Amino acid sequence: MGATVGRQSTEMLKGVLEGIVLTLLSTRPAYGYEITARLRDQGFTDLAEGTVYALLIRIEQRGLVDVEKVPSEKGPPRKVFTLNARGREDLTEFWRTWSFLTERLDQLREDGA
Amino acid sequence: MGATVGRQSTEMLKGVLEGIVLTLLSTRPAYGYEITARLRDQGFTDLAEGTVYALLIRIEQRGLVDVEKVPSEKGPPRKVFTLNARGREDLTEFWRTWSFLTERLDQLREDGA
DNA sequence: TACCACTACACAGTAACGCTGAGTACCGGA
DNA sequence: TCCGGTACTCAGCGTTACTGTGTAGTGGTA
Repeated sequence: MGATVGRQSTEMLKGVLEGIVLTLLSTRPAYGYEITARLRDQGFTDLAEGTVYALLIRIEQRGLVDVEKVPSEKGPPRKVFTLNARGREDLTEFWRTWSFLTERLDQLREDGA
Repeated sequence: MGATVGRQSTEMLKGVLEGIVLTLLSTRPAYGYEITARLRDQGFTDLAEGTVYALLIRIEQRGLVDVEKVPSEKGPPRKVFTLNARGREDLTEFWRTWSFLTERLDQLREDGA
């Protein structure tokens, strides 16, 4: 991530990245290339393209998104992903787990160190 | 985690659990069984014993902790882990990555949804 | 004495996920 | 004609948490 890529960042992204993408999709539909670009702009500079596409395939197979092929003026057709009801449930679940973790860590940060 | 174990929680723990354990060790030395018990008390009710021991072996092999065998009155000898200088560096790095993630997610939470 | 619960750790095998690296294909401009 | 930007796919790898099992020491109890 940024200049500091490190083993840690990669491991910590696991599961979180899915929540991030679902959150992005909750604002409006998007396609892979666009999502990758947006995330890189927002600080995930070293995010691999393949990682995003693989993630999108996973959430599609789990039925969290609806997919539509849309022609592009600039290249091959785009696969536009739209968050559906199942996806919104999953997203709620994500935020619940995320809140749990932040609470635990905030507390640890106070006690320890 | 808690009643809802789920795939998500498991994936989100990756990398984070190491930071949690290092933070615990930054307050005082501890041994595996104790760490597992403390984490379970603090809400990680479904945390597997094997997970913690495997993690401890990893951070020992990376040289983040010093290890000492201490006899126990209640069972086999304990392996007491103490955070060393390298471990404290790693912990700092962890908090840096964690802060980055929380900032990104806080912002997403505002914009999206 | 035999058994059981609790303490304490180790280890092999599995699933999930992000990364690497390569490939395919379409478009426009130099 | 070739190059860069757009857009997606895929095989293979490393890391991590989980599952399940095994080993072993202690104390209590029937």
